[in-house]
Amino acid sequence: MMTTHPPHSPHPDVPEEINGLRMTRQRQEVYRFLMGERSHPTANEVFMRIKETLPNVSLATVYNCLEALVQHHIIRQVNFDREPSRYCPNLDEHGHFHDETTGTIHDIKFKPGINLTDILDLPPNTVIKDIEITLRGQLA
Amino acid sequence: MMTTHPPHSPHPDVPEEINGLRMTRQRQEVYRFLMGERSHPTANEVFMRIKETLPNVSLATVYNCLEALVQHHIIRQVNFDREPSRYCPNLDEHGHFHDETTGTIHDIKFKPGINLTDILDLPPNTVIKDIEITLRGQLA
DNA sequence: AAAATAATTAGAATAGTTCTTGATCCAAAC
DNA sequence: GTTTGGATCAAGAACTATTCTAATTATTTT
Repeated sequence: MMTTHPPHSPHPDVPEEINGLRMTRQRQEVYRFLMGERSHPTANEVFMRIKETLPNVSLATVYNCLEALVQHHIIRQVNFDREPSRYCPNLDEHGHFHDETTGTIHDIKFKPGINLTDILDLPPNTVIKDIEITLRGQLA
Repeated sequence: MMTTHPPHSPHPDVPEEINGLRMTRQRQEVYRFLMGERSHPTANEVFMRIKETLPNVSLATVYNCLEALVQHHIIRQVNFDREPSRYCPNLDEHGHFHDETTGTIHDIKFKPGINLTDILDLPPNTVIKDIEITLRGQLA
């Protein structure tokens, strides 16, 4: 049986707060859409999609939501060269492969037991806040 | 003793052609400046610097030169998130560390014997054209 | 030297993103 | 329940790095 929930929160499967970020209606829609996507959509793609259920949403709000979600470590922002930013719901440490023939992006896991900082020649006492690995090529 | 050289080529230490790219006066200045820099300058920083010796140079030309040098594998273009592109004369495979406190960028070598593709869980027969590793943090 | 090609310049155009402003919503205090 | 204050939102303007366009200049080829 379904429990009721406040009108601003039409998605019982999305909590009202994540990592200290209040999940407003718009943030919920952005979050919910991203969680079901493995295609690393751009802000504009998110915008066009959630407009279907939230016709009055603005692109600026989508940018605001994405930024809030990124800053609260709920999603990740991914950049390829100077292309539009893309957004990724996978929080595990991983890289991204950009397939030039199809234009698609695939998550790349590290082989088991690999610690990235083990292979980099870093000065001691370095505080690493973020690592980004991107590959470009073709999936034959 | 110094040998003479044509007026378009005031730098005997820069060849007239690199990797099949004709080194015009503007390209030479861009190239020469970059080779002496470890700071990964932006296009605008290159522009401001070579304007001192080539007062009529335009920013568009600097972009053209940088693009030509990149496409002929003479320099590398490096991107951090959506910040302005930076340019790097180091062609060895390496990563980049972006120090948040100073804003400076440092080349990061891999530990000896490390082959990056060995540690990534890639599908077989993948053609990799480019790998980019960027770290963000603080050099304590 | 003439013709063809490539490079350069200046400024306009583009595109993704951010900013501004005013309205609206929400939570907590009263 | 109202009020108050801060957060969020919408619409569109503004910003900025980069690319494009058109006209000029430089270089190479014929």
